Amino acid sequence: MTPEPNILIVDDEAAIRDMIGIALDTAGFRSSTASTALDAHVNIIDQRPDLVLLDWMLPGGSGIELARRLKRDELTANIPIIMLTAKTSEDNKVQGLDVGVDDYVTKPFSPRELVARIKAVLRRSTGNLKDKPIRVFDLEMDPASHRVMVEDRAVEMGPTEYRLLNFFMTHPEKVYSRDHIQDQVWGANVYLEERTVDVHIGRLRKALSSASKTGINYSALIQTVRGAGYRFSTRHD
Amino acid sequence: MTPEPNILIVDDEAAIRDMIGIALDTAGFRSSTASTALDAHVNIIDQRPDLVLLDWMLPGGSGIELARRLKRDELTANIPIIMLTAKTSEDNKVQGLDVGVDDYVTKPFSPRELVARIKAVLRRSTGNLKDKPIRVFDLEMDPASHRVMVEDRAVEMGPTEYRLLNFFMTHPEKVYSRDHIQDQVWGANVYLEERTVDVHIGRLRKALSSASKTGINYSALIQTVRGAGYRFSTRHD
DNA sequence: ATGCAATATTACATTTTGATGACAAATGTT
DNA sequence: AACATTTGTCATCAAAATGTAATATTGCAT
Repeated sequence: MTPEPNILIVDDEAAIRDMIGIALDTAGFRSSTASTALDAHVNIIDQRPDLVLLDWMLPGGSGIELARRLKRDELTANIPIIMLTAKTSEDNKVQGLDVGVDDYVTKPFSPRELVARIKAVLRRSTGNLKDKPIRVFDLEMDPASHRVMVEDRAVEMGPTEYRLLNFFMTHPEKVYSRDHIQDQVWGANVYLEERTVDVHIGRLRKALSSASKTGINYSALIQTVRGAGYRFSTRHD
Repeated sequence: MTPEPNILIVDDEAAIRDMIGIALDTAGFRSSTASTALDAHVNIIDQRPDLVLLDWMLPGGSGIELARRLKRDELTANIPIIMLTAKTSEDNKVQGLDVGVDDYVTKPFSPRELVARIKAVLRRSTGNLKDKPIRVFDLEMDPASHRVMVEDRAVEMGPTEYRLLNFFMTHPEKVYSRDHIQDQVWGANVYLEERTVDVHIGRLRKALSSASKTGINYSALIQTVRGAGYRFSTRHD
């Protein structure tokens, strides 16, 4: 749900942490770091990252321990873990490290490979959340098929209008300022003219109002609240 | 799917890996190898072999661990596993059956026996699910004969387009991002240009649209969802 | 009604995105 | 080996989407 997934990098070498951090940054992820298993554990409990990159060669072999602990604990068990392993020393210690991590990347690795694997794992783990269709009268939004239907006929709209409507339908009956809408629909770190929201509201309304055959105007669901923002509501103003 | 099934051999002894590899080769299988549970797991995630030959006695007892995990994870649960066990101990079999392993072969074994068992397991596992034809209007996909028919005439397409169509027809009415499609059709962690998916979509559409005599354009079933991916759907956009 | 501020609408330049043909490398076939 | 097929990438074109500024309209207090 969060625009940018947050990834925790756990490695005792600062150089590697930095390198990975940069790679993730350019790939559009947020990241935080930890250099010890203890730090990592605290961070995971506090921040609940979307994924953990875990060096298994942490001093004291605690990387593997941490992985095991995380997977055992109900609270953290479904946070995906990707292990960073050194290819060289796999003989003796590697055994029994089969603790339920989601993927492995062997050092040295290319940033591209790392990012690709992170995306794959995230896709696997978050893709399972089944989005249920939301329906208001004869206006239906189905996230699975990525479709908006009015009276069972598809409604054409651009991606931004889709996200906008999705936000409204999942947050009905409340006013939101233009700022807030920007945060939710465009992402927190994007700056736009305030009026841009108006334009997209307009586009969404147009799409909705030209969709009904029965004369119901679904664009009326998106209400302007003068001086405050907009509201999606089934009740009249 | 693939003409020759791909089989992963997991054993820590190189001699055994080679021996089995040769046996499978002459029997017409493709094979790859791994010497540790870790390697094996990576390989399975990436390559999705059609079957795994797994040595029970991997150092550290991680063979059985790996099997358990593979069967627990939804993504890998239906990849058949044949365990290679050194002893004819009843304990092992009982424990392994628990895990959901598909068959056992006890060392020493003859190549002929091994191949026979592999074929049996493959027959069982592929015969169950995949063989039922899927039909949408006059577009029919028959996995058994590995053929696509439109109005009872065969449609020509490359293997990739076949897999692509197969994925779509088994996952209708949902959007999939290009990344997701790559995972499903090419295998996870294969790095391709995003646009490559577009090209194959194009090829598939072309194959489908030039197939109908009755004027129905089956390529319309594959819908572009701007900013999101593609969707196979019988409903209009 | 009037003026003003807030919102709606329009038009447009720019950027993104997707479709498609061409091509070369890889692969399979004869 | 010669040939055909399949594959992935790229360049190019067309279409769609986007953000902004200019202009029009609306709602509201007076």
